[in-house]
Amino acid sequence: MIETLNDPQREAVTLSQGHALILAGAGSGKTKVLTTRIAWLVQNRLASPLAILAVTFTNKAAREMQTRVAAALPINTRGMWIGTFHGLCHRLLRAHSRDAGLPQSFQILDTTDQLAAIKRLLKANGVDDEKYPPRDVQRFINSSKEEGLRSHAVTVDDPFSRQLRDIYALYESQCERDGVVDFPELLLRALELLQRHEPIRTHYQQRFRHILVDEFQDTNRLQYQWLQLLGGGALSIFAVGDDDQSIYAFRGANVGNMADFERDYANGQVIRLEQNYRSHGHILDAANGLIAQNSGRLGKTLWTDAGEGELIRVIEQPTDHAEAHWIVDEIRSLTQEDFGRSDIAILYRSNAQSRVLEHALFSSGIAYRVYGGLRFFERQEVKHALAYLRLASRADDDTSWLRVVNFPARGIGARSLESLTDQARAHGTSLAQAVPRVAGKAGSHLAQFLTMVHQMHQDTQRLSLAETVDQILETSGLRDHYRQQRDGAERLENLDELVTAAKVFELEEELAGLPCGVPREQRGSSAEPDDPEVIPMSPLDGFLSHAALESGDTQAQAGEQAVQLMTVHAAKGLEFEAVFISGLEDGLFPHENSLNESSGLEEERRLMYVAMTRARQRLYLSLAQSRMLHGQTRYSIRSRFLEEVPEAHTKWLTPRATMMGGWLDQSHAGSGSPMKAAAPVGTSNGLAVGGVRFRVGQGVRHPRFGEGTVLALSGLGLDAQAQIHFLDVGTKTLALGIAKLDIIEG
DNA sequence: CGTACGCTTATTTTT
DNA sequence: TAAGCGTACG
Repeated sequence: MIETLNDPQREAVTLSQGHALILAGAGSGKTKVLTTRIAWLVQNRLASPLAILAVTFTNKAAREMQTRVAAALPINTRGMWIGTFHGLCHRLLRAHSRDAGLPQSFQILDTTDQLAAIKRLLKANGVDDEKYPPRDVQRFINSSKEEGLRSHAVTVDDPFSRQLRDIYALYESQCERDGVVDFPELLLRALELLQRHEPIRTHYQQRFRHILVDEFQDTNRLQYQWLQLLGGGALSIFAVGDDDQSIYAFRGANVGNMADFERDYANGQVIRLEQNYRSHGHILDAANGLIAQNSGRLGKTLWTDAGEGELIRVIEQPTDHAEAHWIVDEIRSLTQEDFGRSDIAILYRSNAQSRVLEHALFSSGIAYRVYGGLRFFERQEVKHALAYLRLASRADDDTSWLRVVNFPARGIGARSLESLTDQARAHGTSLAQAVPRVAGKAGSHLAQFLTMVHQMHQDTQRLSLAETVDQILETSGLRDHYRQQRDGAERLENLDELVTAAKVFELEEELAGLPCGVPREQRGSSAEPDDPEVIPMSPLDGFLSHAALESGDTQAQAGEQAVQLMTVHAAKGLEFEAVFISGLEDGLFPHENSLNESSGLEEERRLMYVAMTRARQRLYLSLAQSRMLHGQTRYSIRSRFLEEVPEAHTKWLTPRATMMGGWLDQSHAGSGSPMKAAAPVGTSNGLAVGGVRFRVGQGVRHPRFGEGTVLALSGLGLDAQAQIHFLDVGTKTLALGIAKLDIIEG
């Protein structure tokens, strides 16, 4: 088991105790180290399976770890807590719902549910949603929670933030009443549970002697606090991460946790895993060269003994369409060269770029698969069904109530709901409880609905989970509704799929030997006498939590011999024989929104680093001089990242346009007639407005913003716009007809 | 109650 | 461009 490890890997795996930070570079065997360590600890009786907690970010990673550990150990591994932050916190909250101040059958709000709840709240309280857009409110609430702040703890210094705080407070009480918990709440509640209940805290602190954290660079402050608290009694906290692959700052990840970890656990060791088992030399050295330009790194240089391999190929095409065609042609020859289609990936910075690529792939008949998009449990019809199921479990769940009270339509319109909401507010009850207070025809319709919900609840008591789901699809009228709809066939299939999912869930739970995901040996008499980890949760609640916490695969496509298309973010953790990184243009990658701050640019650079290190043997970097964006043709200069990749590792397949005076020389022999239709008046790469000709790369002066460089041009005539990066004020988009711009000569 | 039209806006995303 | 949202109308 240990023999196949290199020295630093072995050192990491066999640390018997003490905290440690493992800096694990891309492709350095991170997962192997984590799983081998768990197996090693157990096998050498340094830890009981019960003493191990391993935490990841995604269900996929958790599953993989679970499987690999189980494969490495001859014994039952179920006593270990391996899961996502949210999954594990959820488990804690279910086990101690009373102490956590939650109803036994609390439900989980996903991001969309949460937004709906906020919209409802704003409306009910007459908040101006122009001034307080629901999305901003949501961000405020979530980031407050991620800082560990309850509404009362939020500092306010102006009327605006005071109002936000008040909304936050209202939201808290609404959730309380509905018995629902949003994603950040799972973490915050779990933290508070441990903080406030000494016996519970002590129990878990004494239990978990070994804590392992995956993708530590992605943790936020709250997660770090949670780890610190839970790990209060641990022999070892083993945090694995790579600061160079931190690409989620935009959603609250705090790379600083890595440095903090070094400080807070100063006696801990830092081990660097720098041998890369994935990429060939040129690719690796190029990536190293690029990332070296970032400041404040913890420091790490990957190496390989795989040989230098092939040079990185760089391609420049006149348009996004030409770029896509070139890539597709190249893929065709790659497949003749023994590359499997699924060993090839096309990566891009933003989802909008997939269109052109898909179109080109489709018309040449190459099978492809796009990652991302709607996932199973997020589909409208599935969410409707889940809302009914939630009501069957808890009729007081107002969010679910409002979602389906009139879907399918049953004569309960805005008027009826208004009086219901009024009653509920006046008496401080849930909508379900307020039903008897509504008189008249509206009241009887509502009463009918409530009866149906009660009936559904009865059904849950006598039927199995899958039968319940099936039954509810009928009683709710959802099936009928979609049967009548013209294009409802696919939705009906998804509803059937939901029944199947329930069956699978039941089956898996049964295999695991319990109805709710807790190992049997921890339940009933065989467990320690006062084991608090007995989870009182019905199969239905289990299934609903499962649906919320694991929104399902994007689209499990069978017959997987397909080229893989995805964003760079989605590609993290994956690897391919051949990788195309497309759209290497300034403004796109790095993305324009990140250019204002250096931290933004550095994150983009890490993103580029992640993208490059996905490739095993062959890497292509491609760009287009013009591309359709927001319905307008945009002319861009090539990505600064291309300049940052050491030249020794690249080979330009199309003549390299030289940067003359900052703009592109387009005289190269591209394909056919490049800019024919797309080029604006009078020039191949510039825009003429009022007798002044602007070019990408051109230096300009603005009376107020000062000096800057033209990043991109778009539109014609009155629509003509330029995106300009000003030295002092950052990037701005200006209308060329209006802005008083001077060309800086030379 | 459902549809149609017009307006707005436009990274990255897991739980 | 195109999708998503809100309002207005039938």
